[in-house]
Amino acid sequence: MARKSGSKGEATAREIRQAALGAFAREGYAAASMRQIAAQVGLQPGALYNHFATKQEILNDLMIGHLKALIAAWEAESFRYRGPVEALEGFVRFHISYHLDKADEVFLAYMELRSLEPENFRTVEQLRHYYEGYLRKILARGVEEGEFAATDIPVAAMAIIAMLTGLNNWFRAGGRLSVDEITKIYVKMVLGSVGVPASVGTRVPATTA
Amino acid sequence: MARKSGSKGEATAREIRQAALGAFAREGYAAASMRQIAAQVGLQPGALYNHFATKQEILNDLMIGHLKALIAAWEAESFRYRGPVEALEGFVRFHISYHLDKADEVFLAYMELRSLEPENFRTVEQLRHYYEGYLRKILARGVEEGEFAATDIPVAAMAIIAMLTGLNNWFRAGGRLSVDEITKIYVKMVLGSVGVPASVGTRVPATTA
Amino acid sequence: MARKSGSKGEATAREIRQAALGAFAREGYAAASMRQIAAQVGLQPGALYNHFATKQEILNDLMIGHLKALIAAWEAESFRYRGPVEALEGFVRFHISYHLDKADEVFLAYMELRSLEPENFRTVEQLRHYYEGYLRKILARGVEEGEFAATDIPVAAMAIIAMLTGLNNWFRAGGRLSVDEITKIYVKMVLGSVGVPASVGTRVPATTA
Amino acid sequence: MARKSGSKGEATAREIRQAALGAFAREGYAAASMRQIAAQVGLQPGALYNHFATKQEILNDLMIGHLKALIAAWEAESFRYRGPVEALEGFVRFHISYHLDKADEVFLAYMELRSLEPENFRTVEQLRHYYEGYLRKILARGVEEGEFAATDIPVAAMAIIAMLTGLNNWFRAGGRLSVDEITKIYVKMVLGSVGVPASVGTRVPATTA
DNA sequence: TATGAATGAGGATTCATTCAT
DNA sequence: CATGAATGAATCCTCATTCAT
Repeated sequence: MARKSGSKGEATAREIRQAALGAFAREGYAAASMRQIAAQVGLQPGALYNHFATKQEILNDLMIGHLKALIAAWEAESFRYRGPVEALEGFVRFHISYHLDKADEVFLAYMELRSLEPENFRTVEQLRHYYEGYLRKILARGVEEGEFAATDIPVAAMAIIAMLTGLNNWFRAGGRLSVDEITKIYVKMVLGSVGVPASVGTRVPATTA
Repeated sequence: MARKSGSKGEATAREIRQAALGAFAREGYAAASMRQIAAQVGLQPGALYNHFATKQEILNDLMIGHLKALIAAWEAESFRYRGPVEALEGFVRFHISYHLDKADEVFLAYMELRSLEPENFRTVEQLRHYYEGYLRKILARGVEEGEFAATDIPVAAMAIIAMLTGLNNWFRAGGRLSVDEITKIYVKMVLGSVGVPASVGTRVPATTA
Repeated sequence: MARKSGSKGEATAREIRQAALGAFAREGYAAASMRQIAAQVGLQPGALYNHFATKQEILNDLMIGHLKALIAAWEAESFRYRGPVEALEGFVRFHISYHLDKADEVFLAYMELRSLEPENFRTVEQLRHYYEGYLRKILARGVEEGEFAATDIPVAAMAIIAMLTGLNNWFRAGGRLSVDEITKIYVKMVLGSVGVPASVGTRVPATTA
Repeated sequence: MARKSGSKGEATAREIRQAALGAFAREGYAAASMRQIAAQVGLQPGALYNHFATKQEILNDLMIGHLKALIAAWEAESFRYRGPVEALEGFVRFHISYHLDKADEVFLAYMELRSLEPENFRTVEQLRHYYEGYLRKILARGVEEGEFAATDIPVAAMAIIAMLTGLNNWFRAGGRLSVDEITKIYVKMVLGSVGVPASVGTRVPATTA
């Protein structure tokens, strides 16, 4: 017990993760340098290696951390929704809110997949698939219960995810429309895309994420 | 015109563009090297500079070329569609077909926006906005004519574009579904998202792109 | 003596010396790292500095320790031999046996002379010269007493030492010949090299080193 | 023919080899840096890589070059010697002369074997073995023809080579004895070591190497 | 147009060593 | 005594670009 456990080290690791997240999101994994990350944290480059073995490990850490947090957040919230329509609306609201909140993480998770070494890539893909599985389950139940138009579930799920996540590419806070207004539009579009008439849209409690 | 068009120079420039497209798409602009591009073409690195002033110029060339070709392709085809529903379906079919065809160009155009120098970035953004304008026009006319549900046009356009382009991220030829089958699903979902009941979907002539 | 001899500290220092010996011999002084040595001992790098002030000090320690032990070993044995021929044969047997036994130390002592700082280098050279002096004395007596052919003593000594020590470079236990067989050959060659006919070779008691 | 073949490049490569030889011999392969070599040649470090792909390649080049030159030199000279005694004396004179002449190369070839990557190591070992084969042949013939005492040829060859090469470790020009005087002593010792009485030593023409 | 060679800057990583705890 | 974290310098090597030929 030569040192209070995790006293300084974990705090520094967190700062490094934060700095790396910003640098990777802004400039890309390849273009961002360890020197730059170190400078931002106020360290010499070599000191980073007391916390992460390689640059790749930082990236992997960020990606996996993000996806696990995303999954956990949805799992903490999903139980609230009952019927498929309500659940789908809830998912849309959750996804938009969470993704706008964690814009850098989301950007990274989509843009730097190719920078992951193969093994890390596979893990990340599995986590992403796992998250998308929740949407597939909602869609499947909706089709089963006759609330959604019959369709190909995996394709519909990918289409919806892409539509929602795309919001991150153009939304800027303080723009013409608020997040709430935009969310309403997306809810209506997503429901419409699976055949739910506009009139059916319910009001679900706002997400907490 | 110091040199006959079709001379050796232009052929080499084309080969360079092709090699760069592959390298940038595969590894990213920052991670791909001029040496690597040169090697692929069978040249020494220095020789690239007889055709492009900088690495950035190649990227810019590829992006602008892609967007101009995309716009031209839609302009060549768009006159065929009459009503808003038909036009929207036509747009969906065109966008999917063209984007799956030019997967590398599309990937680049989305992933490497941040690698563009500011001025080039603005130009590319303008071209992209111009292309998206065609979709906005279709949506506006559909709302006006009462065929589409009232909605916020710019938001709806972005949502639809994101949904369609997202297909590039997961579609793999030879998978469970053919392009045609997937396209049908996307058409239905897009129409649904703007409030067109499934029964209204028309059959439009297949795109040529 | 702030701490009982045989305490934890001296045991650790011994382990460090052992690990460093292996690492320096295997990879060379410059290429071996303090981190690597620490890891082998099961310590953090910083802990090495509780036992040795610098990397150089470890090297110096190993070299001087080796040479002092070598000299002590010969001194403990040399009194057994009477005439020059017997003494020379004894020296050959001792040198070969001791050097094969301490292969890593010997290798280090020859290969890393250049890695020693000047003052340490001088000390090591003096010890080595001191050891070689025993051979010179044997040769001188042999020439004096007419048993060896007249020759230049220092040159002959260096030539013999090189011949014997060279064995370390190629001998592998379990090879075609045993140490004993090889030693016999070397004895005959060394005696021959100073003009002692093969028939004169005596049998001396086996060395204990 | 954009450039006179080999005009500048080969000259620079030669300078790099020369600088690397000095640096590796003086400080060791691991301790010598590419920066240092570049500085000595008057280049930026990166320019070295136009001539050698890696630091290892320089080392390999030097080692193989040295051994091939050594072999070629002996092959150019060996035909001059007739009987085994004359040939052995010729070999001794050649080996000493050549090795003192190329002290850095020799030092490198013995000291940095461990720095060679496995494949390069094997090649170097084969060349060295090939050179030593000439000595083995001389010894074998001598034993066959009854000029040398019966002995184990490979062991005797290694012992002689070590004795001769060891001279490089202590000989300093301008010392107490000239190369010629020392060579005479070594000739006598080597012949004696294989049982040739001192009286038989012949005078062979001085080596040219 | 292309080559071969060079520059100058910067890449990730490793190192011996220090020191508060 | 040992740890964990840091420093500052250095490591090999790669890069976009330039330019004489």
